[in-house]
Amino acid sequence: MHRGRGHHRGPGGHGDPAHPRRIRGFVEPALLLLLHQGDTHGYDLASGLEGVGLDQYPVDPSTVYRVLRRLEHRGMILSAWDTEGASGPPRRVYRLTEEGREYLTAWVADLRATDDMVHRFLGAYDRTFPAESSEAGADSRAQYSD
Amino acid sequence: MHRGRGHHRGPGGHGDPAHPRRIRGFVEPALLLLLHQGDTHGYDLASGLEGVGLDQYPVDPSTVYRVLRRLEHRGMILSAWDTEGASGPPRRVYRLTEEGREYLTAWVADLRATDDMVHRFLGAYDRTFPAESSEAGADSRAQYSD
DNA sequence: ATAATCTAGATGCAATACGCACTTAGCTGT
DNA sequence: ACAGCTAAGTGCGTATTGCATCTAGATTAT
Repeated sequence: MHRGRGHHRGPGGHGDPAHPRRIRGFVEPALLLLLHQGDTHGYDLASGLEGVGLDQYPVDPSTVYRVLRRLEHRGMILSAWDTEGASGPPRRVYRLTEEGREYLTAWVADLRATDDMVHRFLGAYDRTFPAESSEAGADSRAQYSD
Repeated sequence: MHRGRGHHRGPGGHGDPAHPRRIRGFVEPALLLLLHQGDTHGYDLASGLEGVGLDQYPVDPSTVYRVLRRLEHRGMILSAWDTEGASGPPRRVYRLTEEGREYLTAWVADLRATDDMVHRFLGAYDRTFPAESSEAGADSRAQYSD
């Protein structure tokens, strides 16, 4: 079990994103918030996600539909088919339940904690950035194969 | 199959959380930041996570080790076994590479965007909260089975 | 000395979260 | 008839994470 390896790929500039640097798990509260603002259907929610902060956070429609399903299954929202007032295929219109409203409240509390977390992170980064040169402190015995 | 998640309900509160209301994907940047502050081994990083904002965000050690592996595989960090200065089993000591430092920088930029996102979310929630009683407005055609 | 405990790293498995590709189906305009 | 838009959904693969469990060296207690 030796660490060898050391073959990093990529044409140097690590143009290879390899995965989105994005925090996940935000779709559910965002949908709850949109439904808190008023009843709508999934397609509209998928577009409306950009309005609650997910501007540079493109969410696939399939994700939206699936999260809505799950929320309904848990009793957080209710749905009904709207065939009358539409110009197009029938829409499934969603509405928050009382439980869903409470759940959103809990989400909001947890997101305030998340907000603190991100703030502390950024604060810690800003504080350690100036000390760029010599932070070898912990261990000078280990030999890296660079 | 049964995960022993705490499915209790608060007094008066009904509604089975069923999953953690937590934003995911934060472990990787947190570890990068800790390594930006100085070289260490995984066990120490696992504890140190609480210092960069993950106080109420308990991260399982296995997650830490796996994220470190992945980061090394991508060339963001390097590891070496430290058998000398330790009091205990050998430690795998990690160090940020230059690529890892750039990657952290990108993460920080994206987390500032995430910060904005969460702020807009909370702002939108606070703005819509006063209208708590009857916002059935959007669609009165649909009939929910309540 | 032997056993319990702490430190350190790791794997197997399951659940969740999500995107991409694709399908179905109704409506509209040419 | 056919293309294009709206709306909802499914199949499948990948990523992230937690829980349980394993290995093994070092320290402490019996």
